[in-house]
Amino acid sequence: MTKSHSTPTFRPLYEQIKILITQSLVAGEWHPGEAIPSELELANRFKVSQGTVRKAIDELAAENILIRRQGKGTFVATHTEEHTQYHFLRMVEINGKKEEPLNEVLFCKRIKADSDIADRLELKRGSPVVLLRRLLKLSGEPVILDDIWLSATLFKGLSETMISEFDGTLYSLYETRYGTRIIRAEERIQAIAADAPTGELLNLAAGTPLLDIHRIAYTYGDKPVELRTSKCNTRHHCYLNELG
Amino acid sequence: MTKSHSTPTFRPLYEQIKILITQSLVAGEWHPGEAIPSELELANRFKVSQGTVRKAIDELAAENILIRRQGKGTFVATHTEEHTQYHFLRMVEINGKKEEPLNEVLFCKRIKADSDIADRLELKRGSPVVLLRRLLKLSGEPVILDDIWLSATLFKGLSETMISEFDGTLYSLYETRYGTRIIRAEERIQAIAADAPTGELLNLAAGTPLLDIHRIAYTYGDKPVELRTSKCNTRHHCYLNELG
DNA sequence: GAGTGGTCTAGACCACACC
DNA sequence: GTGTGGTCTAGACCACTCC
Repeated sequence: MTKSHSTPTFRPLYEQIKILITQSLVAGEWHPGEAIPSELELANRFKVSQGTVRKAIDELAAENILIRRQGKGTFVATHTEEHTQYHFLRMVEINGKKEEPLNEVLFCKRIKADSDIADRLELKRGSPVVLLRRLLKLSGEPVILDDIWLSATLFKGLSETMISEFDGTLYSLYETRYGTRIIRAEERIQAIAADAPTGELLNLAAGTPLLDIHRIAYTYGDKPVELRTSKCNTRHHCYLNELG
Repeated sequence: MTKSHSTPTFRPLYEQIKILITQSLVAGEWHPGEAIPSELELANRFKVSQGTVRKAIDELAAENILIRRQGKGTFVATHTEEHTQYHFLRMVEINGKKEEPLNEVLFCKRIKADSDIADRLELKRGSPVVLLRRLLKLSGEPVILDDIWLSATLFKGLSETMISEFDGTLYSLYETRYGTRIIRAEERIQAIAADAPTGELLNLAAGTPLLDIHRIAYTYGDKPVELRTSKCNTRHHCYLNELG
């Protein structure tokens, strides 16, 4: 590790360390849920002080990419654990309580990406994609209807039975079965009226106002890997958001 | 500053410094937009090392309470500046562009808090509150209808003309006129159908689906100071949210 | 040049988990 | 006890801003 201090394009050392650590994550050197080497080991490997490694890890922890546990080590974040598993689920009961969702897959089929889907997933037009439709039930009531698009190349062999038999969230499946960890997402929300088929699936009259959420989810390096539209019944639930 | 290391209730020094700095902010020792003393000065004042002050300020900066500017100093964050002024406005054009909103106050009157409003604002039932209704126009079109509740004691003398004559956002007015800085907020979003009067104000047919957003906004120390419901037309705009 | 925040280091010691 | 992350310190030097 060479310091680039006082060069024209100044990059702090700890940012370079961040990049190196991220590269190891992308390369799969450490898998979700596993411990990465201790700060001292990484400091030796990269030939920097512990404090510099520390700052790099601090930032990755702030981005929910790593998780620090005092006395135990630093771990690759995962959607599998209790605490983080519904990190991306914003729909809660109106009183604010998070409910364990029940997942029902309606279908899972292969299609060709139209230009819009291809653009957003950064694929070539006509590339094979998986289109997955599912219903999420909260407190026994169908609340969220999801349509999900994924690259069929990246998620080879994804099927209805595979999802149904998997114990955990979809993002947990992505990372355990395909090594793709979702680290952030962007959502655009609008209000729409339920059309007849959507109303039927959500057990609502056609015309009922729904939240229509368009999500793009990204893995390491801001690579988009999942497209999703969610239609949400807000009769007994709401989208909860913290602004800081 | 005494170290509480090795006491049964362990609190890191930098957290104590954070609290002291926050107290000075609440007390109005430094006003929004002003510089606070340098790290070295604060270190001397609190009898700790610069590094400890640094960590405290780092966290306050991460919470958007302070703003660091290399070579210039550390400043109290404000809603007045270009960069931060629409920090809490999530409605954007569908393509993602933030539009400068145009503010039209419909009324501003004194009422008594019912038990619900009083609870949420942590006031006594029947306390005087200001109810403010306004319309926000984005790209010339009425998009957001806000009803806003504030303690009339805290925001004494708030009036329609005062708001109309003020050059800046509402949160900027709160902090420059009343010394109350909003630091975070919580929003709950549902989809509803426009009723007739709302439809008229937003220039829509009754029954059109709208976003219905309930916001509670907090100042230092998690004290709720503003209640707000927004009805949003999502014909050409959407609520944009980053999940991390 | 002086003053500010930003980076990096080295070392001491504390808190926590596991054995 | 050993090893891990967490805190605190002191000091050197860099980058940026303003004079």
